[in-house]
Order: sequence, then C-alpha cells, then structure tokens
Amino acid sequence: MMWLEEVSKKPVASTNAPESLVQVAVAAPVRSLFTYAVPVDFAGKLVPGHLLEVPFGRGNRRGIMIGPGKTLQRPDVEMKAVSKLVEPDPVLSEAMIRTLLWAADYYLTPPGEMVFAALPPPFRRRGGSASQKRVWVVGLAPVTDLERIRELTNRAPLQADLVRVLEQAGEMDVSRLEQRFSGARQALRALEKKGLVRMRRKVKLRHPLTGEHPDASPVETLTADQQVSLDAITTALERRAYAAFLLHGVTGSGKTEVYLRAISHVVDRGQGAILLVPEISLTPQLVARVTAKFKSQVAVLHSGLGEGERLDEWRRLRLGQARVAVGARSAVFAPVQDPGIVVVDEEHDSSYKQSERLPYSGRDLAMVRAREEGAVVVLGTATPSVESFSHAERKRSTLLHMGERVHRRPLPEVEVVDLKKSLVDPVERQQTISPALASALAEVLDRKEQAILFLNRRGYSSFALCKDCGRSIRCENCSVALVYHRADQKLKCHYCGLNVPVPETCPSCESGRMQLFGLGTEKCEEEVRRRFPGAGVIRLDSDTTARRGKVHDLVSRFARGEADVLLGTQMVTKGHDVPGVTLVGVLLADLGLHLPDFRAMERTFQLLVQVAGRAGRGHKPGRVIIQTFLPEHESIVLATHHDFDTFVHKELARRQGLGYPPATRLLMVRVNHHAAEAASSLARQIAGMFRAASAGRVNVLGPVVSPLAKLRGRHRWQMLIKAPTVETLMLVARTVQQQIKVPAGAKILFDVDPQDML
DNA sequence: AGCACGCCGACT
DNA sequence: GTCGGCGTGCTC
Repeated sequence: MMWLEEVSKKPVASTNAPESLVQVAVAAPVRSLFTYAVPVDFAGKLVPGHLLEVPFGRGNRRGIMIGPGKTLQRPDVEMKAVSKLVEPDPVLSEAMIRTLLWAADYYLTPPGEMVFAALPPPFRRRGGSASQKRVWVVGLAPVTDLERIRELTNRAPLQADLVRVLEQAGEMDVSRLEQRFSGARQALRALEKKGLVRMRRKVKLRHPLTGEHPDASPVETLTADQQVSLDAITTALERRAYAAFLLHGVTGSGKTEVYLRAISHVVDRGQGAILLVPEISLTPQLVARVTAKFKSQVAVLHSGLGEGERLDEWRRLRLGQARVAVGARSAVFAPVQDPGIVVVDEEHDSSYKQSERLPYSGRDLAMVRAREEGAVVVLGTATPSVESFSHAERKRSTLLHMGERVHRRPLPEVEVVDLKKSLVDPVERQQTISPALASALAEVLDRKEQAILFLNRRGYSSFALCKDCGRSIRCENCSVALVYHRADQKLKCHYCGLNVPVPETCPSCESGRMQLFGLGTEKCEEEVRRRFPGAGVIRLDSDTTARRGKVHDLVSRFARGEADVLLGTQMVTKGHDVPGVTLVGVLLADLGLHLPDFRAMERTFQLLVQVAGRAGRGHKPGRVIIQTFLPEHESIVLATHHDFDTFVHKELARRQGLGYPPATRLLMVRVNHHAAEAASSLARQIAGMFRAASAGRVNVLGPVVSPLAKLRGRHRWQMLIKAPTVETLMLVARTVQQQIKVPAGAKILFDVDPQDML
C-alpha cells in the first residue's frame, strides 16, 4: 500500500504497529480527521485522548489523538509527523471521545470543533494553559487621518464600516466585531498597518463566585413516590450498565432529594456524577444543597468562571479530587472520572439546546455519554418534553412518576381571568393587573405572605408607535420593534442591544405624536408600586440582573422575606423554592402562543405549570391567577388543571397528524448574509439541492424568510427538512452538506433537532 | 480558522 | 503598469 512505502522511508515508523500512525482531530473547522506519523521520541506512548500539537497547513495546531491511523484520506499528500505531546496524560477518556465523535457526526459539525468544545479554551490555543484571560480590543488611533478614512469608503467598504462603528463605540472587543462583521479581523489588521486603529491585549478580570457552604438540611423520610423512584434508580445503578429514566414529578414532589440520594449512592462506591441544570445562576438553592451534601467533592461549572478558575475545576475533576460536576449544558462534557450517573434537571428546558455556532443538545448528549460510560441517566421534570415522554412510551427509557407533593401539600388552585372582558372597562384597560388579581394580591400582602408575578417581556412598553403614520420605531439591525426602557429613558433592541434615545418626532413622517404601547416588567413594577404603596417589590429580569451574582442576591433577598413581591420574566419560573409564596400571578399567558413555532403550545403549557408550581410550597396552600385573552386555549385550560397526561397525549396526536417530532425528525438550515438578495438566493439554491438529493425521501419546507428576518444586520432565510427517520435525515443532509460551497460573507447553519424556530 | 493564489478595479 | 482588497480552495 502507498502509505506503508511512504512511512517506511521515515525512521520514525518502521513497523506497522498501531502507534506508527495516528488519527487526529485538529482544532480547525474542517470536516475530517487527519493522519500523522508518530516520531520516535514518543513512539508507542500515544493513546486516544492525548493533547497534541501537529503541523497543519502553514503552521501548527492543537489536536487530539483519536485512535490508530490507517491511511491518508488523500494518498497524494505528504505525510507529516506529530510535533509535540502537550500534556503527559490524556485529556479525554475513550468514552468521551466516542461521545464527541458521535456528536460531531450527528450534529453535522467538524470533529475538531466538537472535541475542543469539550475542553477548557486554553487547551485549544498554542502556548498551553494560560491562567489569565486576555482579549484583543481595538480602538481608533489617537491621531486620525481623515483624508485616508475618506479614501477607504470606495476601496474598502468593510474597513470604512469598522471605522464608523469604532467612532461611535470607542474601544471594542475584536471578537464582538467579528460576530457582527465577517472578516473583521483581516480588515482590522489592514487598518492597523495603516495606523488608523490601534489594537492591544487587555486582561479580562475574573469574577469568582463567593461560595456559600451551608449545612446539609436534616434528613427527611422519603414519600412513597420518592422511595419507589429511588429504588428503581438504585437497582439500575447496581447493574453498572446503561439505563435511562424519565422522572416525572409534579412541582414540589421532591425530585432534588431523589437526585441527591442517587448521586450519593454512586459517590459512596467511588464513582462520579454529573448534574445538569438549565441555568446555574438561576438555581442557587439547588447548587447550595449539592454543595452542602458533597462539600469539596463538588465542582461547579459556572458560566461566570474565569478561564483559570474553570481550568482549576476541570483539573480537580480530571484528577478525581472532585467527583460531582454541576453545571449547565456544557457540563455534559465535564471530565468526571467514571461517572455512574448523569442527571438532567428540568429536562424540558429549551436552554439545553445550543442553537448557534455549534448546535448540540446537552440533554441528548447526556444520554449518549451515559450510554458510552455505562452509566444511568435520569431526566427529571414536572413537565416532560413531548420527545422525552414519547421516548419513555416507546420503552427507550423507564417512566417514574411522582404525583404527590411532599407532606401531601396540595397543588395550588388555578383561576383564569379573561382579559377580553377588561377591555370594555376604560379604567381596567389601562391596567395590567386585573381586579381579581389585585384583590388576591392585597389579601396576600395583608397576611404578610409573598407573591410572584410573571410577565414574559422586559422593558416598559413593547413598542413606540406614531399616531399619525402608524409606524413603530424599529431596530436598524434587526427586524423587531424597539422596546422603551424607562430606567434609562432609551429605546432598546432586545436582540442586538442597540440603545438609542427616544426621538422627538417620528423618523418616518416627522410627526411629534409618538405614543408607547404594550407592557413589560418595568411598567408592571411601576403599577404594583403605585397601587400597593406598602409592598416591597423586587424585579427580576435581565436588566436588573446584568451584574454577576445579582440573580443570586435578589432571589435570596426574596427568599429571606425582605420583599413581598417578586416580579419578572422567565427567571421567576425556574427552580426557586420559597415557602412564603402563596400567590402566583401570570400577567399575560398568551405571549408565547403567537410565535410561529410548532412547540408554542408545549412551551406555554410547561411555563404555566412551572410557574404555578412556585406557589404553596410551604405550610399554607397556594393560589394561582392566570390572565389571558385566550381563556379557552387548550394549553392554558390543561395547565390550570395540572393535567399533563391529557396535554401530552393530545399534543402527541397533533404532532403525528402534522408530521412534527417526535413523529418525524427535523433539520433546520438557516442562511444569513448582509445582503437580503444573497441570503434568499443562496437559500433557494440549497433547498434545490435538498430536493434533488432527497428523491422524495424527505420533505423540504421552504425556504422562507426567517420569522426574525434580520438579526444584527444580517438577513436570514431558513428551510425545514422533515424526514421519517434519523437515518434518512442524516443521509440526505450529509449529501447536501458536501455539495455546498459557502460563498464569502454567507453563513450557513445546519441545526439538527432544532428547538428555536425563530 | 488561517493562509496562498489569483483576479480585478483604482491609483501613481 | 502596480498595489491592495477580496473571492476560492486547501490543510494529513
């Protein structure tokens, strides 16, 4: 064979032992593995998972040894040798490598990208494991040569754009500019050469979380439901083989206690555990309970960790000093040694799916990892996703049900208020809190109890409208209306962050008669403070929690009873367990129902059941009031009865009828480009390729302009590929992916199992 | 992702 | 003619 002759000329690999050639996943967005020769220095020492440096293209790159090499992908190129073994011990286990290669394959993503996504960022960079994070920032040079900038407009439009942005914004992160302008880095380099901009490396400060180590809560006896579920899980753990469970426990049924005891079981026998949560900063109470129980055995993988700290946590896990990893989505890659159990809390939460740069589902990879590690996986939630439920129905996982709250506390009573009726009354029309909710809130305040108010929209009003021409003020980069924020009196875009003063006159017709419409959390807060002057109100949304640790701070203050009302967005629905809360108000339940997404009903149902579940967790029973314009809507009616079974079976039938998951499998392909025409024509071209490649085996819907037609200055088009099975989907998708040549300035995203259809 | 190669339009 | 920007293709 060709490659044997080639290799035998080199002194490094004289035999055909497996170590003479290795396959390497190189840190580059390239769709294949590469084969390298192994030099004598470490011949026979390389094992899968070793972090290497290899010559690649012009320079050197980091790479991971995947396994023995067989032959070159293309026999006509020259074989190169591994240049360096970076770390003496492998940084990935074989089970992790199998998981990651599976993921790269399934999510149609370059193996090198997937593999390095599982490692701390310093490992990817040459020069090793920096402990301080430095980023490149760029600003205009102090002496600006106006003559030369004007010159640029014709010759280099991209450079001219960048200069204009820098004039406005001052100093900016290079990586942020790159997100907005493709090719920004080369353009900036050119500008730097001309002396028009200045780049420097800036140290990014770390924000270590001050960790509380509370004492473990006293041991309580389990409910019958909890005991049955725990027994089923521990029986599976005893077998030390892959098994999957869907733990469906109503809100307040004590799922966390089941997780903790199951994790204890594996930790006691020397194994490790992974606990995934949707958003770690929103679940301080869960993190506190885990740390209380397992103390220094816990590694918390917080998104706010600095690079050095993250690396430290990573090392502690890899060395076996810590055995329990807690974190969001990416913690599925935590280097826990020999994990015996992987728990996914709130498995229905859509934040487990990353839908940008590198799309993958942390929940689904948790199952794959558990399979590869021979571990038990537990998906826990009060509102299982339709997919996971169907998975259990088809016996791919075991359904465990906990229908009763601890201490036999009742589920809260839910009432629905029809907002259509309040439209008739001129006073009520102006208010976001209906008379029914207002009187319930007054009672709660009287009794010195607490309330949670939920409104899934931040800001003050949802848009500013001109009373003469009827146009709303829109974002210049995105196809959305700007939202008025009263705190800083600005109009903001919730997608790109654009922040502009409110114009005196209408930008379209010069009329001075602008008016604010709609509601957001800011306006609601104002109304609560006005109508209930004595009440202490805490607002929880991404505006009040922008600073690190702020969520934890505000939630703990509310939990300690320092405020009477917690008012906010999605954040108030997740995970907190505040015994004093006896009232939950949903200000506008139908907000999510109008989204063009086949999961809109499922999301609404989950959201309502979850938020309702925050009420009545203490000794006193809870009450829930849902305000809506659609009181007879199925997902609202069934949520008021906490009726998951009816909901899921109706939803399954509906999905079957319409051909949506889990009845089918989906791939979304999204194209984006600065130029609208380029985006649409490329999308049409790709859709054509799908139709040609599919030969009728898959259904190609679209292309259509994305519901969010423009985002951060880029026009978006998308298509949905519907296939009867994964195999068919993969086959067709791979065929098309190989044919596509990405034109300059375009971005194409293949999103397998899309969650976010906007 | 980088980087070389090569085409093409704007200027000394 | 030359210079530099920008599209295209390749990396064991």
